[in-house]
Formats: sequence, structure tokens, C-alpha cells
Amino acid sequence: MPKKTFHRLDEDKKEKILRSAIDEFHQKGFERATVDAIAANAGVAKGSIYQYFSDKKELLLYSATWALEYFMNEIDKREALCDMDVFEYFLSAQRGNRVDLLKREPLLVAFTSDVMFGKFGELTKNLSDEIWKTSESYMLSLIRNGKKKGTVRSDIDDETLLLFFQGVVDRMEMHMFKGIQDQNFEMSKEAYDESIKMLNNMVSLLKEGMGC
Amino acid sequence: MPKKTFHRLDEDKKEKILRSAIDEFHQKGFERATVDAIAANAGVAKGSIYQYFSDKKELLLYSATWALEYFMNEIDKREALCDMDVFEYFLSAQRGNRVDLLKREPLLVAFTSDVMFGKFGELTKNLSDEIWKTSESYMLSLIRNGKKKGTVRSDIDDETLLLFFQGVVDRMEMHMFKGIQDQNFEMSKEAYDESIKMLNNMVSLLKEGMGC
DNA sequence: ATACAATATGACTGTATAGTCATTATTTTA
DNA sequence: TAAAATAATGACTATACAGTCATATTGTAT
Repeated sequence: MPKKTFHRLDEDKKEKILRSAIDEFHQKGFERATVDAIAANAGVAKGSIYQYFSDKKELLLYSATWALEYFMNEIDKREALCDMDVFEYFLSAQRGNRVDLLKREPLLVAFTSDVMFGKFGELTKNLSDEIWKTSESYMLSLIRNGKKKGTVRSDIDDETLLLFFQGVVDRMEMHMFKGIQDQNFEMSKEAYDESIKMLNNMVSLLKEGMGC
Repeated sequence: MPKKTFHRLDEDKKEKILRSAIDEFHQKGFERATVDAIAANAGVAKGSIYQYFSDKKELLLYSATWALEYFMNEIDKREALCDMDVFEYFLSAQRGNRVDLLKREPLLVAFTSDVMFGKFGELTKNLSDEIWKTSESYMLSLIRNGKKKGTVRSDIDDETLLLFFQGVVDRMEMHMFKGIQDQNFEMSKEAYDESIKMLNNMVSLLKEGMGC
């Protein structure tokens, strides 16, 4: 979607421009973000931005695509997702790699959250819908496998189980993100231990529920 | 926060202006919403808007305050919240009154969601933080009571239980909203029965978990 | 060295709209 | 009913910014 001129730039320059755009869009939202600021921050002239992208919308869209791809690569790279148990998945998705990524690339994580939670409205809707669908169908397969293997109860329909699981996963992810953000993207040993403990408790709630 | 001139208007006119503002802000977001359109839609001159509110920001803020208050009144009016069981609360919060309200006032519900989920960024953050805090402390008291009465397991800390519960409640609320929205704010008998069934299954998951 | 192509630049233009204000209309008071 | 106070109006202004374009710079081929 960017013009060919952009693709001919060296990686560093491309990345600098995209990161500058991401920073600005994350801080100000689409409307209040200015192309002037993005250009200045990336150390290029405003005109150059328009050599690379046909307009501001395209710049946002490509920044979002780039960030999401980066994000997914980082995760896929190190997590062998296939053939995992739902509960293992829950633990793995919230731990280690994700926390690293969050500490290393807080801006990208925050920006991808913006995209996924609809901060840019219609502009990035198609993109985020697609990702949601992918993640959803993956979770669904975990649940179905769980039923087959006998680790997940089968008296309740897939859709309800999915909603239940998603709710807990999303809320937990948000909580972890806020926690790290509040500590300026560091994480003390105690905080880490604390969050591991919480994860295990959460798995217990997923498995056995909160009633008694 | 609006000027005294606004308070002197009759209720109908006030409401018409606020609903027009809410419609515009919901459809376009803060930046793309125009005061011209709000005024035109409410059947008053643009200048009048500035007799009532000092600027566009204040108009949004007051619209949000008004909508949230309306929303809360409607709910409080018919639900005796005090002294309820967590699981009963879950059922009551998703049923009957809420569904009615959603069907009767889809725009207000959608707009309050916008506010609560941060669509307007910093502009309405204080307002939504306060509501979140209230709702959170209410849920927390439900959980603590549940522990005392022996309906909620007490081997897991309050914070984790709260996150778990919130995650499921929020996801379920979102799902119900989308479902009704997709049917243009009608709800067939079958759809209603279906959602009741889902609610009961969800309570079972909350209580007993998804493992086996 | 020279010509030609590709890229970079920032001053400039056009547009959209938030907010103003002089004027007109309505209501209240005396 | 006249005068004073309050409210309504929409043409106008000021500003901010997306997007353009003529010119300058850099790179490449012969």
C-alpha cells in the first residue's frame, strides 16, 4: 500500500518513520495527530511523507499493519502453539515472552492495543476484525481439542465456553499490561512472583470455577 | 458546568440538544463531530450552543455526564442491588431491565459504552474512572460477602476473583450488546431464550469452571 | 564531465470548522 | 406600553493542518 519509493528506503529509515507515526497516533489519536509532527520526529520533510504514502489514512493503516505483523512474528517465533492444552495456552500467553515484549516494546504493544480495541474506529476495523477472527478460531480449536481429550467439560456449547475463556484472557492481559505500565515497564522479582501466583490462581478458577 | 442559560431551558429542549450531541459524538468521535451539525440537528443556531456551553469539550463532557446519570438511574430504579449473591447479580445485571433499556435507548447505551471504553480519551477519563471504581468496589463487596456466606471459595485472593468475575461480566455484556445491535434492537423469542440459556451456562462456568 | 532520473524539501494553498459578536427577537419588569 | 434584560441568530474571523508543487539535491549511466 505505501508507494514504491518507500519500499526502496533502507530498513532503518522506514522503521524510524513508522515508529514516529505510531508514537504520534498513539499519543493523539488519528485526528489530532499531525503529519508535520510525524515528519519532524522522523527527521524528514513533510513532503517526503507524501512521497511514501498517498495520505494520512494510508500512513495509519500501514503503521498498524506493520505493528501487528511485528507483534505476531515475535510471538509466533518463540511459542509453539500447535497442539497445546487450553490451560497451558492461558499460562504461556501471559508469561515470559509476552512480558519481555511488553518491556522491550511498550509503544508497539500499546499501539496494537489501540488498534485491536477500536481506538481508530472504522479506519483500522478490517485489520483488527481479521486478527480477532484468527485468534478466536484458534481459541475455539483449543476448546474443541480439550473436549475431545476430556480436559474441558462437554455439557456446554463451544460458543459459551469461548466467551468465558476470552473474557478471562482479555481481562488478565489488560491487567498485566497496566501493571507493567505503572512500573514504567520494569518488573521487580516480587511483582513477577506475584503475577505468576495470580496466573496459577486464574487457571484454577478457569478449571474449577469460583463457587463452593 | 453548562452556563445558567442552559439550565433555564425547558427539559424537552435541553434533552433534544443533548441527544443531538450524543448522536453526533457517537457517530463521528470528538474531533470529527461538528458543532454545526449538532446545532442543526437539535434545531437551534450554532451561536445558541455557545450560549449554553463554553466550548465543544464542555458539551461532550456534559453529554457524557447526563447519559451516565440517566443510565444509572434507570438501573438503580428497578434493581435492588443490596445484599445480592454474586451469581444472582450476574444474572440480574444481564437480563430484563438491561435488555429493555438497550432496546429502548440503544444510542444512550452505545454512547455510554464509548465513554466507558475510552473512545474519547482524556476528555472523559475522570468521569469513566469514577464509574469503573464504583462498579468495581460494588463487585468486590459481592465477592467478600460471598466468601463470608460460603458461596465463594476463599482460597483465592479478592483481587484475582474480581478480575475473573469482571472479565466474564464484561465479555458477556459486550456479547449481548452486539447480539441486539445485529438484530436492529429487536429481540425474537428464540433469541431471548437462547440468551437466557447462555446466561445460565455462564453462571455454571463461573461457579464450577470449565475443566473436568 | 554531462545528462538524466529519482528523491527530498518546505513554502504555499485550500478547506474545514471552532468560536465570536453585532444584530434581531423575545421576555420580564415598571 | 416603554424600557430594560435576557436569549437567539448566523455571517464572519482566525486558525490549524492536509495535501501540493516548484525547486534543490542526490544518485547513476555513459
